[in-house]
Amino acid sequence: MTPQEGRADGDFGWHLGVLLSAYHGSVTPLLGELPHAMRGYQILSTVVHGDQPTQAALAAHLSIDRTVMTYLIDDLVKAGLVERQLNPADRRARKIVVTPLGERTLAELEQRVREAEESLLGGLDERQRAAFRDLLRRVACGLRDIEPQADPCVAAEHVLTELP
Amino acid sequence: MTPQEGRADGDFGWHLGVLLSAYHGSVTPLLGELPHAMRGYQILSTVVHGDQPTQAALAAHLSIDRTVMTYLIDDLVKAGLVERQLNPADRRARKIVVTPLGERTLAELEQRVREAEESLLGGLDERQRAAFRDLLRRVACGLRDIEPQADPCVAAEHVLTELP
DNA sequence: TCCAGATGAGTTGTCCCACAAACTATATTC
DNA sequence: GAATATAGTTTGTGGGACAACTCATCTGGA
Repeated sequence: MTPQEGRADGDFGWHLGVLLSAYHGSVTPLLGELPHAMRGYQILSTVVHGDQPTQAALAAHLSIDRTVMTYLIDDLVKAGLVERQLNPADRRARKIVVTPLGERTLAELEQRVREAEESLLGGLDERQRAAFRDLLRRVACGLRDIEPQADPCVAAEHVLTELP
Repeated sequence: MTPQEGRADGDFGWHLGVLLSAYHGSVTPLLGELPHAMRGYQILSTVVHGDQPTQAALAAHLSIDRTVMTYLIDDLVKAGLVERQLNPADRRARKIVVTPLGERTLAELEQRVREAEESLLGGLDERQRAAFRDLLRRVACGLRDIEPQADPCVAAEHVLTELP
């Protein structure tokens, strides 16, 4: 059993790759004309929900190179989805803010993306899905030294902590 | 609570991105001179453990374009880690097989990668880690229509299925 | 049997993207 | 107020992804 055991979790990287590639493949077509597809979506989503003070912070949050971020934002601006807001307190900085069009667009897209995500996790039952999302969130937050903020979706937590 | 709830799992894509980017960042430096770093590692690992009959099957398994696979394999061959084995039964096909050097190399690297993975999941306790790996495996296997083969590591399964 | 289409693999060419380096403008520190 | 650091942009370049094409071989039917 030792050889199996050694191999049992050896595909972690592959599992991750499969999931990400499926995520990409299933979300991208939903985004239509959105500039830069998934990147654009993540930026838009972070701008709306994330409240990053500067373009650099936004880039760091998404692990996007800051020189790349420039033209990603450029294209979102051209599409009328976000704006660069000058900061009077630090005139180097630009805060990226959403436009009404951007807000409406994101709301629409989030719905579709959410459905696609659910269908990706179709191999799990509802409780398992919640647990997976929760664990993934913890891992990601841990990696970024973010407190995994208390969350309404704590079913998974109970599942995993209240055991003999 | 509805607005929170709607947002609660909305960062799924971001969580995934964070994890993958951390995985990449922490594994890549461990691979040293291995050609094509993570791609090379995944290929080598699949060649050894996966038993794919052809180069095309290997490519499909890893979601790598087959024209790209050609030069990835080329470089692994140059490094003496794998070989293209002609198949007498189908002379178009080439089966990629590992060399002794490749086998030793992979064994060494797998150890390091495994440690890096564990440290990535450092935010979780042992049971949570097992559960996460297990759920991820199910999701990935589900996405590929593979039976998530009965696995020695079933602790997570118990945690998630035997509940009131 | 032989042709048509399918499949495995490799080659070539092109385009896009990531990354480095350099530059401007502003802020901070000593 | 000079030196250094930071926000953002521009430009140039190399590499990788993908499409289109070629070649060899296999397979299934007329």
